[in-house]
Amino acid sequence: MTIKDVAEYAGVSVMTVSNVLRSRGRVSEETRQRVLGAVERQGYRPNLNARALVERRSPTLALMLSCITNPFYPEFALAANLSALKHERHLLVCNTDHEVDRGMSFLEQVAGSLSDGVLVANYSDPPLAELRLLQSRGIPVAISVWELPDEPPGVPCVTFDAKGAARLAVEHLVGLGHLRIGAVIGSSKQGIHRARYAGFREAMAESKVRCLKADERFTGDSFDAGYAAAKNLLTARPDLTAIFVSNDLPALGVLNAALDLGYLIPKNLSVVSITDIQPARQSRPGLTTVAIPTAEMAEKGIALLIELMAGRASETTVVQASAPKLIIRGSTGSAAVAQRCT
Amino acid sequence: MTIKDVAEYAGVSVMTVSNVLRSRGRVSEETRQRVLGAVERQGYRPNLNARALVERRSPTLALMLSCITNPFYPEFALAANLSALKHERHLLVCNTDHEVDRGMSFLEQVAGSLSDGVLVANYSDPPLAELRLLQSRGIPVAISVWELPDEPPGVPCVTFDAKGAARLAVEHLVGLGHLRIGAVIGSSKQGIHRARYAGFREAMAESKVRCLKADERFTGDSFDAGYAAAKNLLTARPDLTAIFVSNDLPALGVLNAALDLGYLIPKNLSVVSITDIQPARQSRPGLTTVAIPTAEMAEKGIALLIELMAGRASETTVVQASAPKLIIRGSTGSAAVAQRCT
DNA sequence: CTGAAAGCGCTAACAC
DNA sequence: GTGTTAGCGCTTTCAG
Repeated sequence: MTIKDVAEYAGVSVMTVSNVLRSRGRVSEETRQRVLGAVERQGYRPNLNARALVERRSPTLALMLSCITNPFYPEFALAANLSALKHERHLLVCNTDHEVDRGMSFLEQVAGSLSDGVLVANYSDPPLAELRLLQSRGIPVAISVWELPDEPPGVPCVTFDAKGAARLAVEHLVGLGHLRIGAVIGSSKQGIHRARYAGFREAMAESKVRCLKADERFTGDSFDAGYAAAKNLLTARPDLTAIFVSNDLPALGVLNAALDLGYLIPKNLSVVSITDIQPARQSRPGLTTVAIPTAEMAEKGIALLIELMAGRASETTVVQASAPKLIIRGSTGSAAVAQRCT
Repeated sequence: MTIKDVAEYAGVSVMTVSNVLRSRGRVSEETRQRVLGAVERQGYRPNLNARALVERRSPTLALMLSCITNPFYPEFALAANLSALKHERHLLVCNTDHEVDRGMSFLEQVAGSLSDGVLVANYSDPPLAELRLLQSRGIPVAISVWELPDEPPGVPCVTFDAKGAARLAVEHLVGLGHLRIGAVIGSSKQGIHRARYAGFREAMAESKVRCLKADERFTGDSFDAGYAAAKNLLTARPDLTAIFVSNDLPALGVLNAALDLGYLIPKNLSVVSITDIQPARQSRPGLTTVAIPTAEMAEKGIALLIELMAGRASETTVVQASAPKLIIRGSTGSAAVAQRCT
């Protein structure tokens, strides 16, 4: 079933069918109806591959992310999908699962071919060299959730103030009177959470609160990693009254570890983190966290890709997302009565 | 940059380049290397749209689901993506967000055109009529996570024993000595969880445990819906010692509602459900649940699509997934000491 | 082992 | 308003 069949069936030329289907050119209402009727009766659907080939424009965009089961990504993907739909694009999703090769081969095959452009939402290290290469070939590429506004990646990106988010979290703890604050960072010191860590250090220094290197743990960006790191940290430093965690997912692990160790939260220990994923409000107690504009960054990432294709954005474009906001739930409280429950 | 450019650069015909790139035909090692060198130096990537057009075969499959932020779906999508990759296919994801129209327009546009086939993982009602229509046009279509092995949908599907899963859950409660068991169902009585509900009723009837209609609540398949339903149920029936929930997500809401009402779990109330999504083991207490073979169903769904395209499966193919398994965590306990904590 | 011709299904550009 | 021609980038077919 091709456009030619429909044209013959309707007694018109293929061009007329094409025009009717895309609302282009001028077609009399009568032939329009005849064509539409033929399309309907034959159950004709245009071949989007053929259309993409001749239009040099694919109806899809690609989204690359590192771990779809991390609740942050579904929330991001939801908004990205919605935004793509607004621009009449479908979304090809590649879950790299932290495997660099998978991301690479996806980019090589899909970018600029099956999909017009690629949005990389890699929390963990994006393959910058490859992205710049694609870009140099004229393929629209953008990064969303870029955490280092001062270090642009050489690829257009959407950033947010990760350092400021961490500062908000720490200031909240300090405001509650906490004096012995530990940190669980969901990456290596130089890893993806380095801006959040920097914000933590800055705010701690300014507040004059004691902050020993021994009170810090660097680990992975997962529930289990946070759980293990917190057990280790709290065992070594039972005098801590609060823990800053760089991300919600490990923070939920921290919460559970503390409860397993017999802490009452927030009575004996406060926990604060960054992101505000859905599970943060479903835990017990609810997780106090600094919300980042996830949906906004997804939408702006897609929009950036569209702008790029229209020539209205360049390699150095940096889109700033809204400021993070503190969301106070049950996991933080006054330091006054903080003490280990034994 | 087209295959023609590369051919000229390498001093061969386009056909030789095509053959080298796809490891087809016979090409001498020397020309092969020359072609590969040219491809490398020019940074050439084949246009997959053009290839798809002439091969009448797209390198993508489509996955349709209803709510990507429901943790079940990312887990499903992860496995589906992996399975698709094994078959050298990329995955186009459509999140219908429970909007029927969005699913429809996705199917109409993408199925059989951008993607060769469609896997529908709609927990909630799949658009069966539309799927059958596509199927009748020769487009491979399959449903995964079909819950009614006895009522095949007229489209090839992957099923699991939902009724048996519910029975396992109830038998677990009965085995613990519970006599007053309530139910929170994450759909309407005739909705998507009807097989689970039927299993609940059957097992209850066999066990001779008291089961009043007043002890049942039908609600939505979300955390909040489960929370609200449980508050309502427990307020009306404070004598219940256990609740069967048809799905983990609302069960987590039930857990929270009970805790908010002052119940100790599992001391005063046991909660059991079905699925075993990741958050089930991260809650406090951990959620006792009947695990269903999510990843297996995703993999088999994709495999079914592939079989369909190869003509090795038909409209009536029903693939049975492994049996559900009870996973005992902290949310269920002996009924002996069950009583309301006031 | 390599190449030339034909055409996948569609649309841009231009005729009528 | 509508039709004709050319060709998107690639692979299939078949000739050398």
